Amino acid sequence: MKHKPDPKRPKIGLREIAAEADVSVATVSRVLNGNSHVDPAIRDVVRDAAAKLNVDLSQRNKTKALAFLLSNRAMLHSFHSRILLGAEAYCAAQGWDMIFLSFHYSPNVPWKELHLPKAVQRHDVVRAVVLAGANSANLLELLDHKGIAYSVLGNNVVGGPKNLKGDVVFSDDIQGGQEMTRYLISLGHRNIWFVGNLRLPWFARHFEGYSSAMIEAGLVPRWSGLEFEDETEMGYINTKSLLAQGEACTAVLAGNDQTAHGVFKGLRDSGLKVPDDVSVAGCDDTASTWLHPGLTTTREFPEQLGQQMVKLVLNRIAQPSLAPQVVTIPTQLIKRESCSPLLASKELASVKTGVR
Amino acid sequence: MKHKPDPKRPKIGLREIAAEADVSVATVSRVLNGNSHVDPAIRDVVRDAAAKLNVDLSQRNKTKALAFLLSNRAMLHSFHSRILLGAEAYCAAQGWDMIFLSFHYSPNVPWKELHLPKAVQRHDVVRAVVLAGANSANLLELLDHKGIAYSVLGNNVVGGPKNLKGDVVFSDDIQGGQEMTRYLISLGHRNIWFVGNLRLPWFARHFEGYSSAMIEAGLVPRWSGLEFEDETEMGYINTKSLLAQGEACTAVLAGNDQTAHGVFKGLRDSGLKVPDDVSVAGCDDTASTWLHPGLTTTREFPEQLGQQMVKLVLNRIAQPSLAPQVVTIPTQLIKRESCSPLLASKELASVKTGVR
DNA sequence: ATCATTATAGGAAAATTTTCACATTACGCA
DNA sequence: TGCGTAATGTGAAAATTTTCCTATAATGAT
Repeated sequence: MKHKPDPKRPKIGLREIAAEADVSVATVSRVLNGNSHVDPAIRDVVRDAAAKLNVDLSQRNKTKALAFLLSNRAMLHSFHSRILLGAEAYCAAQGWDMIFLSFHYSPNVPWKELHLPKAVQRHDVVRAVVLAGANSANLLELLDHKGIAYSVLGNNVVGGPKNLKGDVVFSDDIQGGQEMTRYLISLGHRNIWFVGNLRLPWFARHFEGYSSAMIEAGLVPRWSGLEFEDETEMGYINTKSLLAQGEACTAVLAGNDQTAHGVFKGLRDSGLKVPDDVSVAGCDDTASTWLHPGLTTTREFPEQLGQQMVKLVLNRIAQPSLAPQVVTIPTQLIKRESCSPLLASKELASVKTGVR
Repeated sequence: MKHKPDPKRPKIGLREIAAEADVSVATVSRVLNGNSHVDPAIRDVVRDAAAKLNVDLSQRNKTKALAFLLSNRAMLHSFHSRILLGAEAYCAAQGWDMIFLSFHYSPNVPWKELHLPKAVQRHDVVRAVVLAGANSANLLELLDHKGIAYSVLGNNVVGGPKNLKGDVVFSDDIQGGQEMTRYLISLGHRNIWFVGNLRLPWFARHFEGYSSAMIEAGLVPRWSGLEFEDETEMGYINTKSLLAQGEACTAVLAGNDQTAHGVFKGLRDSGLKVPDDVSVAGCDDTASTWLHPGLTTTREFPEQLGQQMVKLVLNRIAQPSLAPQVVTIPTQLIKRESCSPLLASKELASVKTGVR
């Protein structure tokens, strides 16, 4: 029995594309699903043939799943879990599934030697990748070379995301650090220290904002950045070290809330009160619930970041030739009790008690 | 050209099964992938035919993905994100993928009216479900009826998981609550209050342990359980209410760490010190990093819970006829600074300052 | 350089999945 | 009750994916 003979479309299938490209149907099928073992040249021939026949290859592939790759994290802490939820919610709304993968790799291995999780390699399982956690250039290069669509959280790319073919979403923590620093200055503080490991991109960005605001006010940016695995510990040790060296310091800008928690501990251990003796500000608003006194911090919007990453990557699936997209999500200054105006008397007190 | 004619296996394919069951290959394919639209009777005929031919249908299905369903949670907090990571790690080690889904439903809707996420319904996408978050009987019944394999975190099933066909993993918080209560009693406390909303199963279980330990010591279990959405707030309000009513209280057992945090706040607000005036204990060890002083609590092992849930559900996929499996993971008492021995003088102080 | 060995690519055929059309049953509604 | 309409279920055929196998290229040893 015949099918609809030709109402409008001549019913183009793999057979027709194969004929146009002069290969077998099997090969067209392989190209469609990115099933490896296809010569790039042939792949392009097939794609051109499909284009000539006016077939949208991406529409034919029915797998509707993205991978959410949490890179190099033993813990899924609050910030990233909120990114995950934001991403999942948007995916679900668009009818896509999301495969969650935790993935560990070294930033130093050249990209050719990296070994992707198998689900990501299979174009018939996962159509694109959303990268959270801490990433580095080698993985991005690998994805570029393999032609796998992705979007990445720019803040967490070691060395910053440069020359990518993929899409990037930023949280504007440079702006956030700048705004926060201006705020501290407006409270009268002059001896403002930054605490954070500048080798980590998210600290480095925040520091950049801090730095520019300090310079703009004619002040000298200063930071303490002894490196520790645990960020709370890092905040703690750097605070103690800073106090031990007798540095003048009336305010601390911590690279994130977890670090600020360490700063709290360090100050408390040294008999200093927040904010009476030292003002403390954080960044990312993940610890606000827990800390006492309430932490003045820069709120970020992780759910939005997750949603945007998915949005961009779905765009790209629809239009693979799109130029790299970059989106920056603003941040918001949240004032709580951990920062207070610097009074002359207070500065004196601080110097007297905290510093030798 | 012929294939291997018959080295050992007569090369059984869908064609053979179809002949045996006297249906079309298409139907066998549909049964294999649970592609809905197959009459249950025919489905069973096909399965029997396959069994007769000694074919393991579950082996033929190549989709290797589980769904991780986070039920009724707006946030993915620490405890559940650790379950997720534990589950993912074990999945990955076994070569399975995990689809992350957030899902909201009412516990009151009868199961027939619940609407599952579409990925879960498609047997060709997801082979089984791991249930975290807060669940209720209706969803479990629905899965039972649909014949979808699942494992669930028993602690978080409203009303307790009863008469299930699926598998259950428990964290032994009853034991934990009991052990903790005995510890507080051993410190000399007699007026020990439980704070938690007993309608929530995880609080109820913990309370059960508390209760049995109190009774065994000849003491009266007492609790404060005003209900609030936010658990920190719940801890706070109940503490204030308890103090306002002038109850004698030298130790508080909070239903979880987040609640304990609220208790800390409530006590601090009332000018009471932990542990000098009141000892506080938590449960689940999720807030230990944040609180000051360090919270004595019951450590649970969420990564293990996640791993076990996956393990059980993979077992079941391999052997669908297995009797319901139940696993209980023990807990561990962690002593920190928030609990101290009751001294006669201290009890006096507590009564004096805290209670009108 | 020559030959063996291995890895990759791609076609043909087999296996499986999906589509399409039709049969059957369920469901309102006059 | 009977009729139209919708929903479900199925086989046959079409479409697609996968397997199996050969041809060719790449690598390495002598």
